[in-house]
Amino acid sequence: MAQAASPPPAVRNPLGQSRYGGIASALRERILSGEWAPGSAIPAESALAQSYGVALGTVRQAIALLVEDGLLERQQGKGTFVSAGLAGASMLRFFRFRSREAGAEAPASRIVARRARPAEPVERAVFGLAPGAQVIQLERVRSFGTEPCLVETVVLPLPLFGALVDSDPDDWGDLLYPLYQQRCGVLIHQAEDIVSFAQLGAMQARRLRLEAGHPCAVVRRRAFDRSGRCVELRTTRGDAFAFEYTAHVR
Amino acid sequence: MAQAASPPPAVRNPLGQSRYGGIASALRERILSGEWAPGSAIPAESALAQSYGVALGTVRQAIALLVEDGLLERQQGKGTFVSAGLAGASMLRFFRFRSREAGAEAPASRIVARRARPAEPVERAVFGLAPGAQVIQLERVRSFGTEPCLVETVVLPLPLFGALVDSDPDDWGDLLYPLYQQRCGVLIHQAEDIVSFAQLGAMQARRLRLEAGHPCAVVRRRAFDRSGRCVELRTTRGDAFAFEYTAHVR
DNA sequence: CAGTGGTCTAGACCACCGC
DNA sequence: CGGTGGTCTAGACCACTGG
Repeated sequence: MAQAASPPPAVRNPLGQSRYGGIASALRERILSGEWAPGSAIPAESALAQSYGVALGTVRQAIALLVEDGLLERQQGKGTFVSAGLAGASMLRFFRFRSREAGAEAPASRIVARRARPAEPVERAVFGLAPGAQVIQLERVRSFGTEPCLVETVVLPLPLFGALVDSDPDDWGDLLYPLYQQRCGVLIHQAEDIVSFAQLGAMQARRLRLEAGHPCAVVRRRAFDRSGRCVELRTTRGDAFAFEYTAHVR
Repeated sequence: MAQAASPPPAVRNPLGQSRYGGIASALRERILSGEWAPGSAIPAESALAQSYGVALGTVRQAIALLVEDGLLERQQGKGTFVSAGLAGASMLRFFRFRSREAGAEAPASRIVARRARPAEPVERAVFGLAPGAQVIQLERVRSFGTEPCLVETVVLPLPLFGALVDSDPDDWGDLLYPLYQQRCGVLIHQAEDIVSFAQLGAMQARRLRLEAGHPCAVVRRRAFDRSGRCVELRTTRGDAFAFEYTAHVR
C-alpha cells in the first residue's frame, strides 16, 4: 500500500518498471534539468524516501543505479552529490611526454583555426542534427613549453555551442570541457575512444615539428553529455613513439 | 542447513570488515577452492543466509560484491552461478584488424617455438616465483586464412603450467585460455593491456611477412586468475596500420 | 552534537524458471 | 507447481562528518 498521501511526485512505476527504477528515472530528470548543480548535494536519503513515499532501502537502490551510471557520488557521512563530470586533461593519460616532472601537468592549448560549416552526413547522424544544420570545427595545438606535442580537430554541433562562435579563443583557457560547461552548459559525462596508428599529413607534421609521414597515434573520441547525447567529435594525433595506453579487461 | 546453531562457518567479521564483506570473503574462498565448479550454481540465497546465520539481505550484499568482481553471475528464477571466466577470443574483443570485416571468428593459431628457461627477475616478481624457478616461453603466430596477422610471445610460470611441457602443441587448438583451464586448471579472470607503438624486429617481420622496421602495434598483457595472481605475460605485435583499439572512458 | 550514508534485520509479495 | 532471485517495507543501530 502506501504510496502515502496521494500523488508522489511523478513516479509512474508499475509500468514494466520497478519502483526504484521509476524513482531513479525521476531523479535523473531532476538532475539533468539542473535542479541540483553538479558538485552539490541532493536531499538526504531519508528526505527522498519520505517525499516519494517509499522505504529507505528503495530510495537507496534508486541512488545506487545513478551512482553506477556515474551521475551521482556518495560520500559517507556527508551526503550524495551530483557528479562533476569528466574533469580535465583526460587525453594526456594516453601520452607520456618527458615533460612529466613539473607540477603543472596540463599542456598549453592554442586554437589555430575555427570555422562554422555545414554538417556532414556522418556528423548529422551522431549529433542528431537536421539536414542543413551546421557544426563548428576547431583546430588546436597542445604544447609543453615551446614544444608542440598534440594536434586536435574538434567538431561540435552548432545549436548547442553557438556561444563559442562569438567569443575570443584566447580567453578559452587550456581545457575545453570546463569551457563547454561554463559557456554552453554542456557537461561531458563519458566518452568512447578508438585508438589507431597512421602517418602524419603535411599540415599536422608542420604543427608538431615532425616530418610528414612520421608515425602517429590517432585517438578518435566521441564524447557524451549526461543524457547520453553525443556532443563532441574529436581526433587527436601525436607522436606514436610517445604513446602508451593502459586498459583493464573485465 | 545445519551449521546454524551458533558458530557460523569461519566468518570473523567485526574486524574492520562488515558482515557481508566477511561472508563475501568466505564465499570467495569456497569458490576458489573449487567447492563449486565454474558454471554450476551455488546454494540459494535463503540457504546461505540460514547457514551463515544472517538475514537474506546481508547475503545478497555479499553476493553482489562477488558479482561485481565477476566471480558470480545471477540468473533470475534459476540461481547464482560461478562465473566461467574470460571465454574465447577475449583478446580480440578490444583490438582488431581492419582488414577483417564482420569476421567475429578467431584467427588460427600456430605455435612456432616452446622452451623452458629460468625466470628473469621481473618475471619472478610478477609471478611471485622463488629464485631459480623456471618459466615456459611460447612463440605463436596467428593468421586469418593464409595471411599471418599477429605474432605473440607468451610467458607462463612453470610450476602452474607444467602440463603444457609434455603435450603436443598441435593438439592445443586456437585459443590458449580454454587450454589453460582444461589442462592446467587455471581460469583467466581479468587482464590488463598496455598498448604502445614500435617497429618490427627481423624475426617478427619475417613471421608477419613484412619488412624489418615496419611500424607495429604492441599490446603487453598481464592476465590474472580468479584469486588475483598474475599467471600469464603476453606480448602481441601486429601491423600498426591495421590496428584498432576501442576504450570506454568512465 | 545532529545529520549523513552504511549496515543489518525479519519479515512480505512478486516475476521468472523448470518441471 | 515449488524454488529461485527481485523488489519492498519499517524499523534498528553503527560510522563517519561537520560544526
